This record gives sequence, structure tokens and C-alpha cells, in this order.
Amino acid sequence: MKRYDAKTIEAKWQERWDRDGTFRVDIKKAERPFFNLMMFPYPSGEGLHVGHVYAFGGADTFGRLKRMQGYNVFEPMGFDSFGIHSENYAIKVGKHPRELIQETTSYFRERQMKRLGALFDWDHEVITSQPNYYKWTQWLFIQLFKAGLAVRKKAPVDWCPSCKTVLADEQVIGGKCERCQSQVIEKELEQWFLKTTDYAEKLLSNLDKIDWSETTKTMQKNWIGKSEGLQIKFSLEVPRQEDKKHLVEVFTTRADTLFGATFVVVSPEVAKSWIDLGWKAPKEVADYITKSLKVDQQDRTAEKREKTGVFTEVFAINSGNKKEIPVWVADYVLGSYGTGAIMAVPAHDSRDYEFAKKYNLEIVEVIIGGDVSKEAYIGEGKLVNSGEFDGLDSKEGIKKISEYIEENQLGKRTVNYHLRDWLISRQRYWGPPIPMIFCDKCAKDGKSANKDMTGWFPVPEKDLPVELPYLKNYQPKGTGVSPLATVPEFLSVKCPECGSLAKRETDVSDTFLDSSWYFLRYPSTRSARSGQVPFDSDITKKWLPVDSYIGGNEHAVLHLLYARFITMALHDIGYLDFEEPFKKFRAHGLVIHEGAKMSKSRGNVVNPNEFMDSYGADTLRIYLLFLGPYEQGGDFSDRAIAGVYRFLNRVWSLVQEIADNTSTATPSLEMERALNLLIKKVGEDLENLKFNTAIAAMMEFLNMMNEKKDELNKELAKKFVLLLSPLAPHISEELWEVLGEKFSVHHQLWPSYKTKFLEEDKVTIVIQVNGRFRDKLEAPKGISKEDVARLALDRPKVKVYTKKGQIKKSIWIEGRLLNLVTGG
RNA sequence: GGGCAAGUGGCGGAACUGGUAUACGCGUAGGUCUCAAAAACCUAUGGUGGCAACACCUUGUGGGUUCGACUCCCACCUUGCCCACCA
Repeated sequence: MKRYDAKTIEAKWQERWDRDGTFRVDIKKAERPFFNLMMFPYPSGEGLHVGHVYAFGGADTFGRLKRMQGYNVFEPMGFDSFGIHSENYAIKVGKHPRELIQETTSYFRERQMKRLGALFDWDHEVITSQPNYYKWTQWLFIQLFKAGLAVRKKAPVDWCPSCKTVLADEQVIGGKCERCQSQVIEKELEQWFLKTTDYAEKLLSNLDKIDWSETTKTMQKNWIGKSEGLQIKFSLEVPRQEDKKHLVEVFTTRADTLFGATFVVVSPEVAKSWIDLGWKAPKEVADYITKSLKVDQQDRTAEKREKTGVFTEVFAINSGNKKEIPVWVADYVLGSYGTGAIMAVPAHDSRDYEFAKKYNLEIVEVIIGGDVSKEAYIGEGKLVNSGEFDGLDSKEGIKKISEYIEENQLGKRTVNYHLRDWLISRQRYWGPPIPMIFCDKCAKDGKSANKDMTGWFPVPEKDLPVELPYLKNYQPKGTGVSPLATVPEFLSVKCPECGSLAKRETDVSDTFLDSSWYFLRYPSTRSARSGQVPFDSDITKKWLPVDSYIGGNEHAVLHLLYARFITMALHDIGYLDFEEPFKKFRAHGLVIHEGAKMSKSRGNVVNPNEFMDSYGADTLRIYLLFLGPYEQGGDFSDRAIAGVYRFLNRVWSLVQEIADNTSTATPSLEMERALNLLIKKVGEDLENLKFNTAIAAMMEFLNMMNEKKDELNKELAKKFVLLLSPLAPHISEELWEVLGEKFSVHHQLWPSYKTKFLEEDKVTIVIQVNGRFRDKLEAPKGISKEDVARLALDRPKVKVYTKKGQIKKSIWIEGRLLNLVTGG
């Protein structure tokens, strides 16, 4: 008997599958299309990570199940190779990204991903850094621009001093750059934004309609951060000379505390806008504003930092009780949220409380429930000191006060979102140049392609792609523009409008724009029209939206949000007939090692190649999925993987043995029953991504087969191999052949189970006394309660417990359990 | 501070709509094979007491509901993840 030589058989079948096109789907003719998507990797120099094997292994196993269920499964793969991650790595190793990406993608594909034994359709590969792809990323930008969803505006933005570029809100994690962990600095700059906020409500409400992991939905919900409240106008005593309205608007979700507002705090940003309008701020105030606008975001929002602020010498009228209250500027109020100004209610907000204590400001209790002399009471309660609203509880108070404010035109109910517009400009090299042209002459003439953006014109679509020139010195300069700005041939261009000399936009777009639509491209890469359109409409109709998407939750508020936004935008522009890109999304957990997230600095990174060499891809795939629940991830243990290897070895030798055996054994009824139960369980578990329990059930069944070798025949072995095939595609293929079957096990249908075998004519009845297990008995199916009671009471184990007291009552669960309850 | 998820043997974990807690795997111990070792295979393996049959205890802690709770309810503790001066 041959030894199980994983490496050899895996290489052998991979070659055969590749040669025969075993997994190829006919995109045009497929009758039961199933788009099985997983997040494509960025080809880092470190190579494939076990985390990838985990994600791909799980998703591929699911895809294989779908295939066996008769679907035409399309499982494409590609590389997210454009963008800052690739560029930073290139800088680090001192190579040009263009050459580096060629090396890394080929290493990923040829040496690693092809070894996994996945259904990957390399004929439909998408590489985001190739001109034939980013041409369409640029096209996408232009469509958004035309629809008014891509705008250039001046705003306070986050700047990473190390990556030397601005970042999107989503790419700043706790005040630090997502890529390099440097502290970001706030800068006021003019940049390109995509108007995600236009879709805030839809991005939120559609969450109820899609089948996604709850964790992911919750993260998106929190990120969108909808809060309903009241925007109230407070009259102001002349801070601004040009604005005759003299008022400040504040946002609150706690209108019930209006009468407790003893001062107003405006953010430095709002105060600055007053100065710009002509307000003569006292010197001390002006200095404070200038100073705090320079401080970076992290310092400004650090929790432990003591609050600072200055009195503006301006007063406002509280629109509730008409009292005159002081206006302060303080940097604990954010310019970017709500109106950038608040009514401070120190009695019922801990931040305002801290501030009031420090600067000796009045604290008035308006909600009963706490001890305001000690700390702010932020809960709800009955209103006091609130004039006509006294006695109402908080909820009523919010309603009544809101009505009062609206009736008297003192403000309006509004909705605020935490979500900001997506800043996509990057002052970097390795990305798709933003396909826009600025013409001085047209700007002077007031011409534009879009309102509010005089002088800006998109590159004519026939001129796409705007190719990224080969730049030897591509490193970011930190001058606020991309290195592309140093290339005169790139920079100068004819104005598409008037033909005079104009300038190109030199920034490139965010890497998340590349990945926001890649799934739309996959099915269409081989279409005859792939050069004319980004995605073929007939093909798209057939294959999209994506049927199943599996990936990590680290993209919950990045890629997954952006992809939804882009899909909605393309839907509204008229290119797609669906709003949501992914019908079903499941977030998988994280594979950790030695109790911690894998990282090079910790030195606990597991290299999948090592394990594929020693045990084979099948073992590695199954081992990772066996770790624990797929949504939870697990801790990789170099030792425990041997257990799975042993399992496959045992499968190997048992099937060989069965294949060699010429005798015609028949499985007992018990064996048939176990097999049918197994078919049912594995099918259901794989469908629900419960890989760990499916594998455990297979192991259990194998143990049973080993105990009852005289009942085994080829039919049984074949069924077992079929069940194993989505999890371990190579060994299954080999064993299928060993059993004398024709190529390929992967052309087979998922076996069906027979319900008649699932039922037993005997049942096991559990006997409890006072709810505790005491004995069990075998009985024919359909036995009555009385018969069981009689049998039970004869049992010595039961007698011991029942003689202590009279049986008061008994609980009978048909065919399963009898519980005898004694008195005393 | 807010949100989400989770606490079960030495370890990873299993347990259907509340009904035999600890499946499956790792590890450990003993054994078989071997000159020996590895591998493989077999047996045992939640804790305490007992020679044993067996008994009692056990799903983070404390209560509750129930004939019966890992599962449901309340409070608390701990860990992980996400967000965070968001008004």
C-alpha cells in the first residue's frame, strides 16, 4: 500500500485540474450562477499569510459545496496591488513598485495560492495596478464627478506626516495613521471628496435588508453614527459684523436639558469663521483660536487632557429661559460634528461639568436623579427649573421642548451623522491619477463642467487611462502634492474645454477606490466588450450582486462601506440595477499564534508554505477550519496540526484497504444510519460555515468505520470521500481514483441522505429523578409513558432514589425522557 | 465612557427549539510493536472521596424562573474586538 504523500499527490492533481480546466465556468452560458467572492489580497513582500489560507480555505470549501449542489460557481481571485501599502513596502526594500508588484504577485499566485487547491479562476484575474483596470477606476471617478458625487472642497483633513499624504476619516484609527501608526495632523486643505454623506441614510437603513454578519452591521451602524436631535438658535450679542442675524446654532440630543444650559461653547473652527467674517476678537481669544487650530487632532482629543478654553466676552440668549449666558471657545468642542457649537449643560454632561468646575461657571440642575454637587447626572428623570416644562420626564421633555423651539422658529429637529465624506486624494505616486484637469483660462471665464468647481474638467473618456508615468524618484515629497507634480510632461495638458494650456490633477486616488468595485469587474474581464466598458451589462445581470462574500472584519468600515456606497451611486447613475453589492457577507475570525495577533515584530508569524511542505495543503486547510468556530478564529498550534494529519492518514489507509478488499460486505443498519446522519450534518454545517463541527463529525465517523471494518464497502467509502472533498480536495481526488472511479470527484453531486435511515425503531429514554439523570433504557419506538414508568421503577438505580419519597408527578417527553418527581 | 462578542477539563473546543455536560482533536499516563527510538496502534484521562461497586461536586460569581438551566431572566466580575471630549 502506498504511503500518503501529500506533496506529490497535491502537485499532481493541481496540474491535472489546471490542464483540464476542471473548475472553469462558462460565464455566458452558466445556468445556475453562484458568485463566490473572497477579499483579494494585497501582494505584500512577506508572502501569503496563514490568515489568508484561513479566509480562502473556508470560502473555497463553501464554494465547493455550492458546486456539488449543482451551481456554476465562479470564484475569482486577484490582487489589490495599487496604493500606499504596496508603495510603502517598495520604499522600504528600495525597489520600484512596478517591478516589485510583478515579483510579488507572481510569487503569491504561482508559489502559494495555486498550492491551496482552490477553485480560483485565474482567467478572470484582476490586478488593480494594471492600466486596463485602473482605466475604469478613473472612469468611475468621472461618473461620480458628473453626478456631483465627487467634489473638490476645502476642509479640515487628516495629514499623515510619515506617509506624507492626507487620509480618509476611516483610515485614521484612534488619531493614528492606519498604515504606519504615526499621529495625524489636522490641516485645512482643498481636496477631492466622494460624497458618502449623501448616502448616510441609505447606507444605514439598507443594513436591515442584507444578510450580513451582525458584528459587521453593528460596526457600520456605529460608524455612520446617526443621532437625532435638535438644532437650536441662540441669539448672540454682536460678535459678527457682517452677519446681521447674530446667532449661534447649537446641536443637542438632550433638548430636555435646555434650561440647564448655562453657557455656550463654540469650537475654535467656528470662532475662526467669525473672525473671518469680521469679528474683532479680543487678543487672548484670537491667540487661543490660532493656537488650538495648530494642535494635532490626537492631542486635542486625548482623554486625560485637561479642558482649556477662553471667554469670548460675548453673550448669548438661552432660547429656553431667555437668560443671558456667556460664550466660550474651547477645543473640546469639535468643529466637525454637528454645528461645531454646543449649549453646555454642566449639571447633566460630564464634559461640561468638568469645564464649569474649572472655570467657575454656573451649574443648574434641571433633571432630577443625581447629586449635582458631586458630579454630572447624565441619566433621565423629571424636569425641574424648566419653567412650564417642570414635572415632565425626559422623554416628554425632549418632545415638548422640541415642539416649542420649532413653533417659535428658534430651531429645528435635525439628524446628525458621524460619517464624513470620503477623502480620496493622496499625495502619492502609486495609485490611479485622478483624471481631472484644471484650466486657468476657463476658471477666469467662469466655465466649469460642474457647478461650484470652476475651471475643473474631467479627462475625456476616450483619453483614459491617464497612465501613471514611470517615475524613478517616486517617493512622497511632503510638499502637499504628489511626486507626479514634478513631471512637466505629465502636468501640462490641453484643456478639454478651450484647448489652451491647462494642468492635470497630480494626486492619485485612495487605494480603497480601486477595491470598491473590483467584484464588478471580475466576471467581465474576458468579455468582448471589456475594453469598452468596465462591466458588461448582460454578464453583470447574470452574476451580480455577489452571492456570498467572506472576509475579515477589519474592513467593516473601510472597504465594505465604500463598496456599498459605490454600488449605490452606480445604481442611481443608472449603471446597475441593484443597490447592495453583497447579498450575504460573513466575517471570519482572526487566526492568532501564541495568544497574540501575528506580527513580525512579535516574531510569531506562521508561514503557510512551511506547513504545506510538511503536511500538505489539505491538512493545513482542515486544521485551520478545525480550530474553532469560523467567525471566531483561533490560536494556531504547531502541535495540534498533527492530529489532522493523522486523520487524513487514517482516511488514506482505510480507503486503500476497502479498495483492495474484494469481499462484498454490507453495512449494518446502524452504520447506514450513521452515514445518513453524517451526510445531513456535514451538508448543513458547511452551508452555515460551521466547519469545525463538520470535521469533528467526519472524524467520529471514521472512528466508527475503523471499529467495524467488516461492514465497509466501496459505496460507503465513496460517500465518505465525497463529503471530504470540499474540505480536502486533493486527497479526495486521489482516493476517488483509488476507488476505481473516473475523474473527477469534483464533478460529482453532493450525496443525498435517506430520511428512512435517520429514524430508528428503538429509542433511548433518559430517566431522571427530580431532574437529575439516573438511568437510561432502550425501548421500542412509540412506547407509552406508562410502560416506561413501569420499566423505570424496576431499575435498581432508580429505586434507590424513588423509595425516599412518594412519586408526586412525572414529566414525559415523548420518546426521549421521563422525569419522576418525588415529594419530600 | 459607549457599542458588540465571549467566559465550559491541563489546552483548542462540542452540546438540537431548556432534557444523558465535557463530542472531536491536542496533551498526558500506561501498554503493544522494536535491539532501541520515532512513527503507528490499543487503553485510560473533569474534580474529590473510596480497594471497589459507587457517591458527591462541577459550565466566571451571586440570585431568580422551572419537574429540570451551559442554554432563559436580573445583578456583578473578567477577557477580547470596535468606536470614542459625537454634545
